[in-house]
Amino acid sequence: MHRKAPDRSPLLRADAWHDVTDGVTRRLLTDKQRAQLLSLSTLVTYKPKQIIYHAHSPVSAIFVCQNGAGKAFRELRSGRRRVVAFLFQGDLFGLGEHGRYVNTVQALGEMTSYRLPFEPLEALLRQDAELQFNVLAKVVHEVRALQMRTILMGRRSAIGRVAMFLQMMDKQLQGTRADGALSAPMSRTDVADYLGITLESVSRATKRLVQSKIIAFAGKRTITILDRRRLDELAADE
Amino acid sequence: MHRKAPDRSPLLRADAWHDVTDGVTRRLLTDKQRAQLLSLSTLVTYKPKQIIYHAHSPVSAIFVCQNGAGKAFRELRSGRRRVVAFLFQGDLFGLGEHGRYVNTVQALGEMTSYRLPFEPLEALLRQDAELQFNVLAKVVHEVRALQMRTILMGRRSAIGRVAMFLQMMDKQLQGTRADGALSAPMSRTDVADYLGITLESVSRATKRLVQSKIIAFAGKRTITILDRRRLDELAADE
DNA sequence: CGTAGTATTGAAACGGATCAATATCTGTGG
DNA sequence: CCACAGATATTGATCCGTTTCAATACTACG
Repeated sequence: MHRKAPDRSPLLRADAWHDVTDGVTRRLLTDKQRAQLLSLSTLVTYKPKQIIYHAHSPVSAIFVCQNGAGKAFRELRSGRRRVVAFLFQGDLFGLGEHGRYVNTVQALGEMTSYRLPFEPLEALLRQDAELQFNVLAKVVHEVRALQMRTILMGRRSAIGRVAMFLQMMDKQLQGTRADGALSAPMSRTDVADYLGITLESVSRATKRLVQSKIIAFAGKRTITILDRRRLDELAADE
Repeated sequence: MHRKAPDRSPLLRADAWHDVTDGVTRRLLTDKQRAQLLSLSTLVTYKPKQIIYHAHSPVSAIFVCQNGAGKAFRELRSGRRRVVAFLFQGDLFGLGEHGRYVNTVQALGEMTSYRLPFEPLEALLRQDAELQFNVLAKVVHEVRALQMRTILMGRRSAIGRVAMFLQMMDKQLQGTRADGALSAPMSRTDVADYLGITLESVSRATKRLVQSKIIAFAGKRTITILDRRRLDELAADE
């Protein structure tokens, strides 16, 4: 399951890192920096539905998704689940609080991730400001994405939420298929838990989108966006 | 309005910075680091309702709230407002995207903030990994707070959202008054825009809380929590 | 091929949004 | 210091969409 990471890889490559706090142009890591990171990391493969770590377990490493997709979620006391994030290529996960992970992370399909043990990573960041700046930029980007999500979670309409989800998927998975169709790695239930609405509402909302000829399905998880204009309108912040 | 920051200050003091990515104990800045930051910063005072910066204007500086409170919000196309965050002592604000601020920030009452011009701050962070690590920790904490908020925004019940807001205020403003009462700096409308529910729903929810003797009001903005146990139950993630 | 998990569809009820009227607060000028 | 006006907040009635409950259909994996 573990093996040493090969040298050419998207780990911390520029395309995985968005442009920075502000006005700063995007930047690449130096070869040396990338090599340092790679020397710390192992590439780990997870089987579908495999748990990568559990909430409340001690933090041992930080991960960067290399391939496939995963979900980070919490179990609420009511038994409900909230999906905090879907994880795609380049996404960082494994942050914790008081030395414990806060979410449980599970692979959706087959998934490979770089695993960066926490202690040596921290040591490296503490001595290489330039490298750390890349991480900072990444986390700042995460903050913005979460602000956006918070705004969109404030809205009531199920169809708006689903539209927003489809946009996100489209952005994330563009080019997965030649014909413009995208295949979602997660179940309807996962989508519902992510959007904070019920499974039934997701079902009804997607049905309406299909009836309006805004999207089309080929199988349960393969979606084609037919009318991007109207999808954008629905997803727009009310 | 502008004046040079005095030397003793909570700017980036440890108590304003939460414990770090993981397992790392909280740490202080060295005197030298603090001095460096102070040499970059100016302490600025804003009058109630004064706009600190507008969304879409070019990013010039990053701010740390020193005293008072503010709100960061966006105007949606519909004319609605979404309050993205309330800003209290120690909170960092002024992150942007593509060189532009994404939110508008406005002082609620009288407010003072450290203003750190972006360019020199970036240069300093890029050369001092230890200092930057404190910033990273801060931003990571922000990510967690936003994840929490996202979860709570997913819930439907107005009373639950208001309870959660009261908890937040309590945590933020404890010790504002000797008698345990807390005085909120923001209006009902701001609260509604923050929670993503209507003003009317906030009004009705607070009324129910008062009727259940969970909280009490002395004036419109001074709140006493009478029954913390039941408040916690209501605020608990459903 | 069957079974357990996953998804669709329908009917009813609940709760927040909306619209509308009234009340209260805040800050300003007389 | 008071009175007034505009902004802010409360309260009520109705509407609409999502949740909930329940039954049925689908699908994936052994």
